[in-house]
Amino acid sequence: MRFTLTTWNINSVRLRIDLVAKFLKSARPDVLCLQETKCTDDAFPLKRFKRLGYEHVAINGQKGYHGVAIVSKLPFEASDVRTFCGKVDSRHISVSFGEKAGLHAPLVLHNFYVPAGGDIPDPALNPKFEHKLSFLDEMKACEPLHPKGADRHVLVGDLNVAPYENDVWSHRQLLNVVSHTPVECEKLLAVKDSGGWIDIARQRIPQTEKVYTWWSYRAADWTVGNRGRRLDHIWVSPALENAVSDFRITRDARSWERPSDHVPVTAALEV
DNA sequence: ATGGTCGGCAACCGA
Repeated sequence: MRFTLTTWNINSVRLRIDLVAKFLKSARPDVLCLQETKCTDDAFPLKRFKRLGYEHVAINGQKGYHGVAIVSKLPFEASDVRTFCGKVDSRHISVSFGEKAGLHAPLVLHNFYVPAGGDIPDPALNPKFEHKLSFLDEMKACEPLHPKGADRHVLVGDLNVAPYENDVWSHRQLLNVVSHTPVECEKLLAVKDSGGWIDIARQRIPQTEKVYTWWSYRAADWTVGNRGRRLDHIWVSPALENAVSDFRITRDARSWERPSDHVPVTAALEV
C-alpha cells in the first residue's frame, strides 16, 4: 500500500485555507501535517477539510500562536499530544494508523513545530534561543521518539533547523544566524541519531546539492539569489528506510498568492 | 552593514 504524507508550515490555516485546498486537490496526499495553524481548535476550518475528503482530523491549537494539526483521508487508531519545556505551547501532535486505515502493522506519525529561537544565537542573552535548545534536548530524551527495531514511525515538521551546509544558501554567512548555528545543528542531529531516524531528503538527494523548504518574507523577490533554508523535515524509523518511494518539495507554492514562507514537503512510503 | 515582511490581533509579539 502506498502511503503519502505532506508536512507544511501554513502560517495561519484560516488565512490560507484556499491555498491548502489548492494543494490538496492537486497533490492528494493521504495525510497532511500542518504547523503554525494559529487558531484555537473551535476555529479550525474542519468543514472545509471534510469537504475536501479529509474527514479525520487531530488538532492541537492555541490562540494566535503556534498550533499543529494532522488531517487525513485515512482514519486514525489514536492521537496524542505532548508538551515540552514545561510550557503549554501547541508544538506537537501524533497519531497512529492501523487496521482502520488498511495497514497490516501500525504506523505512528509525529508532527512537530520546534521553536524558532529568536534572533540572537546566545542562550544566555536570548530566552527564546535557550528555549529552542532545551526543546531539542527534551526531544532527544523523549522515549516515544526512540523507535525500536520493527517500529514503523515517521517524524515530520517545521524543525526550524537547517542542519547541513547545503541546507542553507550560504553556510559561511549563516553560521551565526539562528537556524544554522553549530550548537542547534548538533542538537537536531543528536535528536535524529538518538532515535536512529533517517532524514529522507538527504537519503534521496546528495549532500552536495542545495535543498530548501523556506524562503524569507523579508526580500522584495524571494527568487533573487535563491536564499532559502531547509527547515522542514521528514524522518523515518529504520524499519521504513527502504519503504520511501518518492520525495518532493512543492517549490511553486512559494509563488502562490499570499503564500506561506514555507512550502509543502511530501513523501510516499510503501507500507 | 543594515534592515528588510508577515499574521494575529488590536500594541506589539513571534517568526
